[in-house]
Amino acid sequence: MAQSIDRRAARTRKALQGALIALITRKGYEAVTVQDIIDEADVGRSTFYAHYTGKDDLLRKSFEQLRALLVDEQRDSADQVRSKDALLFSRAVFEHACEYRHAYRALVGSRGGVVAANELRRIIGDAVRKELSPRLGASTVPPDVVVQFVVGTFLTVLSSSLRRRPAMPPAEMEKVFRQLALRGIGWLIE
Amino acid sequence: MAQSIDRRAARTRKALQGALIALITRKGYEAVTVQDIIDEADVGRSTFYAHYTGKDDLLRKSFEQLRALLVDEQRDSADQVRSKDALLFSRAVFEHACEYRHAYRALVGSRGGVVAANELRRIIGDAVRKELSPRLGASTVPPDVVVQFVVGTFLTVLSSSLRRRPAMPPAEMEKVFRQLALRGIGWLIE
DNA sequence: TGAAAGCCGAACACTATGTTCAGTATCTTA
DNA sequence: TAAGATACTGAACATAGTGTTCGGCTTTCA
Repeated sequence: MAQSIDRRAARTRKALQGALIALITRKGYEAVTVQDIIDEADVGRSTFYAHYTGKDDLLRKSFEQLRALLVDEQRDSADQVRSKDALLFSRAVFEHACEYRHAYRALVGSRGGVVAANELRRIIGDAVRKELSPRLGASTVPPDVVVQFVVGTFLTVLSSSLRRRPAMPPAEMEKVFRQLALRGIGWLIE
Repeated sequence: MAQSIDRRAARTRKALQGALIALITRKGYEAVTVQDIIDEADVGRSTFYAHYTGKDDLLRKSFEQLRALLVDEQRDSADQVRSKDALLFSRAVFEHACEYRHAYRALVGSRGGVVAANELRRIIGDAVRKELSPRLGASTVPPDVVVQFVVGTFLTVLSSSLRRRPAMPPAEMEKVFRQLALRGIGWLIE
């Protein structure tokens, strides 16, 4: 079974990632220090730096899980490429976000959120590009701008939704997202 | 003429804001320290803190200029509320951005860019809300999400455009922005 | 079971932040 | 134009976080 990682190392990493998420939901990414993390995870300082180069690195690597999820999702639904159901990658992420609701809310929008947001941008950007690039006819709008637009819309809907009370279910998020991304707001202005 | 500010204070602030912009374009917001700023501006450390609470504060206050611009712009064009020309506030900002092109590019997208981006978000959000709120009929999409969507789209177009070579003229930016915001991407997918 | 890999934790050097204060320069206005 | 108010200087200090190093201990793997 492929070179499995040392059990201790795995434990440590899981502890650190868990600690980070816990701390983020508790006080926001910005306010979290490396010291907090290793205290919470009960791990030595030098150990931390043996695994990650810093706070940001830890955060970025904690997104691996999500990326894997997305790749799967996209592979599974690769065959049903109907014209009507574009952008269906979004569902998986919305669900992931609702599961880690508190952490996401603390991340998206806050200052350190940029690191997270950028990571999400990359991950989602890849998904969008893969799905969209073969379907974009010639247009005045450059393709990369289109991709960025879709990603931006996605993140907007995500963070707006997470802020709302009562919580918006993933299905609703997806609907709003697709309406905005596909049709803009022209149709709902009088 | 209203209580004009002390000439020395004005000088100092201008120097600090100028220094910040210069440094941002030179090495990016993140890398700039307070020490850098006061060296560049040739101002005492304590003086800096007498005016601003820190780097972020200085950045935020440096956007005052832009806000004033936008408010003017919007007042001027308040009468021509035709249905066809929505979102025309954008032009002024795109032009401002092209003027401070280098600074904007260093800001939007970089990590510290969040502070700037958030500030831009607030400023533009106000403008959008003012223009849009009376024109939004009942809809499944919550109004504040709509506003955030428009703002997000704006920022996406802005940063994508600034990254492009050769430079995209403000008029072009505006066109792309309005197409995406008003009509989404449904129409350009086959 | 023994070598390899991982972990501990204290100590250290470094960088940046934000405050304080006594002395000096500049402005305002009467 | 002089006096009082206001602003600036610059060095010293306290605080806080970062990232590295290293000798000694523990766990894992084969």
